[in-house]
Amino acid sequence: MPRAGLNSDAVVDVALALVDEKGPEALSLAAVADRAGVAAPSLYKHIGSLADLRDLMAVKILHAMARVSASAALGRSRDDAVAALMRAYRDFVLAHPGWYTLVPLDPLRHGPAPMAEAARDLLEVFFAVLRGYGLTDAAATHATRRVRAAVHGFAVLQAGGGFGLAEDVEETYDQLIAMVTASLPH
Amino acid sequence: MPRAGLNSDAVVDVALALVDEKGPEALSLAAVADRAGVAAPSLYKHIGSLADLRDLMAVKILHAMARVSASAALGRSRDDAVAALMRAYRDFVLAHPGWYTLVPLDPLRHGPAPMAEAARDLLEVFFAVLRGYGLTDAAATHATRRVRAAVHGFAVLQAGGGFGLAEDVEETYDQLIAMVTASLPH
DNA sequence: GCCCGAAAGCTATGACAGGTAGCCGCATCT
DNA sequence: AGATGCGGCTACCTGTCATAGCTTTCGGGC
Repeated sequence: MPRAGLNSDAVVDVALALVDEKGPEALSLAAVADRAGVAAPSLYKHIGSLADLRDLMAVKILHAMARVSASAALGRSRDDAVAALMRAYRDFVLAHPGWYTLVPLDPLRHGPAPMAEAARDLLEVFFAVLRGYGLTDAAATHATRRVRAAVHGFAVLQAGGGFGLAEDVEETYDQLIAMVTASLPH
Repeated sequence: MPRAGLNSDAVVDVALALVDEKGPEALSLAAVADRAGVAAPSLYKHIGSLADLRDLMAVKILHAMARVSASAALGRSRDDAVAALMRAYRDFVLAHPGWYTLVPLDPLRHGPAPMAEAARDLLEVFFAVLRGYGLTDAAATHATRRVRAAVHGFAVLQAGGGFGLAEDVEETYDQLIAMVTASLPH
């Protein structure tokens, strides 16, 4: 039995690929082990539990989202930046719908320190964009929540097939972005 | 062994109460059977499977949401009606966060006929409220999606503890409602 | 008032999940 | 070359959904 040469990070990557392909329901230690070419109990040499694995996956996903969002907003400001951020965020969810469901809704208070850190990175992108409007403190928090609620709601619904009617979904998203930017100072 | 006098509806009610109390993770046939005072396999005399039970629960939940939403909008129009609808919807989610997670995001195409019917009832409330703005056809669909995305996103995030910062969440929701109504014709 | 069938309960069993215990062998470092 | 520890394994536990097949209760027709 040659060694598989696994480590914690590799296990997380295998699990992420699995969820990307077969959806979050298919995430089981047995499936991850199988895909990694290893017996299920062997995974416990690298992760603490299935819940732990989920947390590690969420951290990686949050980092990816922060990276994508930040690079989308980079070099833009105000309405342009908000639109780019909202599109990048939504597109990420659509590209990896399974991943997104693994991210807890309350990553700031939810998990271990790395989770909170990754979530703060993403949150910081939202705050940075809103600073372009002169928003700080409470106003920035309220505005961030508005943006997040809109983009999260839309992305989840679209990814879940929730927009069943025939009208163009992209047109709706353009309108949603306009709705959000109109609520920001001008 | 005296009979428990169960039927499909009673099983669904037991399951709903269970989820309301212990959360959606606690929903298992064993737990439902226990709470109903019956052995687990006996449930199969009333429901087809756990997935079936979930569907039946979702239908009941959608009906309750349609009822609550319709009665909130009743006797109001335009911005008043939208605000009332959004508050009623969000309050329902907060009152029964476990229930809401059982409702599929695509109930119209997802399930058996009763599910689609219940979803249509709820959707119709949104459309009816928007008719007060003279919105029909495509414009009404886009507007409904904007409202739904905003309220769904906010409700899910709030119920999930996603608004961790100190600022008043009710204030944010007021702003979200204003953001939505501002996007409707005036 | 009885009987018989349908409905509703049960026990037993199987397949599969996460998780634990404890053994073994590969690989590296001295 | 040998000792050591890490990464893999098999075997087994509990809890889950689900099925098969038996038994008992209930209610309607005679």
